[in-house]
Amino acid sequence: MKQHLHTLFTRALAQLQAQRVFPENITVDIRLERTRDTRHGDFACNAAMVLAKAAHIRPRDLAERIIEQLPTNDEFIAKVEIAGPGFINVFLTQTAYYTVINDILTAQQAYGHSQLGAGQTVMIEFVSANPTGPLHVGHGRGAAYGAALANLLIVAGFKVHKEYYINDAGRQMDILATSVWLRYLELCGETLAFPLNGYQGDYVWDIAANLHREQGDAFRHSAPVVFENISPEIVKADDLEKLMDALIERSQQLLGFTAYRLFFEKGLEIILEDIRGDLEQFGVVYDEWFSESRLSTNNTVAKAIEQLKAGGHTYEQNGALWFRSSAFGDEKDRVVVRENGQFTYFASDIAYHLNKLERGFDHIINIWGADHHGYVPRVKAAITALGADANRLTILLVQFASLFRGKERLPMSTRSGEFVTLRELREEVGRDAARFFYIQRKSEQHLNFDLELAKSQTKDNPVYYVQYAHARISSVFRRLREKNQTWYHNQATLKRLETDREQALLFTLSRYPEVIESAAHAYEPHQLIYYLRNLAQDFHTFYDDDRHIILVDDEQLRNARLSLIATVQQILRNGLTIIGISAPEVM
RNA sequence: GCCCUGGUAGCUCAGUUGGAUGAGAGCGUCUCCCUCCUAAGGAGAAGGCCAGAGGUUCAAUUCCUCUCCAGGGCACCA
Repeated sequence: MKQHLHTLFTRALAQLQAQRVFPENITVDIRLERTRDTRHGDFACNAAMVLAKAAHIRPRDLAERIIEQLPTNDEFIAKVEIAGPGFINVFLTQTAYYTVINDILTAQQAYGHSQLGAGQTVMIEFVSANPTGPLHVGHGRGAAYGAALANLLIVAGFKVHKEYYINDAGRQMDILATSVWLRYLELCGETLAFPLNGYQGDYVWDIAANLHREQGDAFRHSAPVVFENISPEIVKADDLEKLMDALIERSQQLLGFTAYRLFFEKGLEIILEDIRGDLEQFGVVYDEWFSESRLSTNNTVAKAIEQLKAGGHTYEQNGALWFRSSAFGDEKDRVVVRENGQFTYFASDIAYHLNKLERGFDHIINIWGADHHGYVPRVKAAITALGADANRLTILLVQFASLFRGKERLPMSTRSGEFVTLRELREEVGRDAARFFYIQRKSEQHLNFDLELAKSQTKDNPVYYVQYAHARISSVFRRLREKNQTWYHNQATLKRLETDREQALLFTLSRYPEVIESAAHAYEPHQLIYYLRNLAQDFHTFYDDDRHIILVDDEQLRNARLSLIATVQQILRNGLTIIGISAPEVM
């Protein structure tokens, strides 16, 4: 509908431009907005006020000229009037609303799809947690948000590629492998001081136990030997990272390449399988799992750094190779090759982004935890230095989620292994509630996730509120069958929908395509959540109004109301599906 | 110190690509509503100097600057 009006206004203004009412070199960007007050009609256009200056005409007079150019016999426009400082208010006809019902019932699950994306490709990378432990509730938010955003973009006409980047090549993975080995040694009967900065979680024991079952004591070394060259002073000096590095080196030395890789791969494999299964059960699936190690295998990192070097964007200092990112807006330069010859994490990140660019996506979206925001300028700098347009990359930051049980805040600390996993969260509150709560808030807002509320089965809980509206409608249709009545849709009957409650529903329904476009454009699935709550509320209000029993004896009225609620149900289902929540028939 | 993100009703949060006499929702509080398709629901009331101060213009909660408050980030870690 909005689209339709937009076309009419564009045409009207083009005609005025042709008549030299205002200069031709002015770009006319028509903005049609929903009015806040129904007395101002359905849509308002402020073009007259915006263009008044350029046209040297008073806003209200210009509005007059614009209206003259609008068709007078459009079946969707009831009237057009000028108001306030020069707003052009458009009032829609009932036919316009009835058409919405027809359209929804015809298009069904495809209703609300838009051409905003025009087939452009988008790669969206999200979660990408290090495979060093199970996903926690913070990752859950990124997962829910990323998946919903991907669905939203698909519906808005983009071709979407969802990707998980597996950080399986860095030092963290070595820490994991070493942690597993140390636990394994303990299972062999060794007594040792497990490093405080190793991975403490129980899952490390599980992996070690798995290996111990398969391999027995084959890789046992005595604890004193393992810690032989590792001076206690290091620990005393509290330099835990140095201790860790020494232990990693020691385990590689004692185990040899093949055996070390066994521990490394086992940990990776088990954890990755856990993550993958966890996400799948959360309803989050990917098109591709992209492994970081693939980059080093293919020398992509080296090539990317070479490319920077060739472009003259690097220099050597203190034995390290630096990327001059400050020349592209970063606050300081960054090391890409360390003194010891190893690439930094940033270096492989540059390579990964180069790889993304080379795959030719029109848009690249990264969803990161807000704590990574400091990386945004350097990654964009790298893209620019590599000769690409940094605007192709959009980095969306998601704030962390704090868990509450009622008033009590639950502690979260990843390193110590003291955290609530996504799996535990799902088991406690269920997938639907988890996804709803995650997406309910704007992503850059801190999220307080109340487990009690998410579990409650009352109207306090917005998940149930929306789902219940859907189930209630199913229930009406079940009742219809029980009474051996049938429903057929006929637009002619819709004029029987004349109460305020019914009109309110028609109005809310008509906004759906606009909400989809707006939410997709702003990358804000929470807009859709708010809309669905709104629609559910309008429905419950309608449903509970005692004058509005749906299955009335009057066949025409009954069919009209059934058409109306069938439409509501379709939109609820479409919206819930985008967010990744089920639409139950019974509750 | 520098850089991000927020600061809207008692609580949790929408809204703002600047708009039209009174700024919205849910929860909580207070009043009501099941002989009726699920009350996992509905109707109504109270509740606000949109953190503060300046500026930009026809118009600012929305844009700019400064201040205050909260959270996060500032590694040859990932």
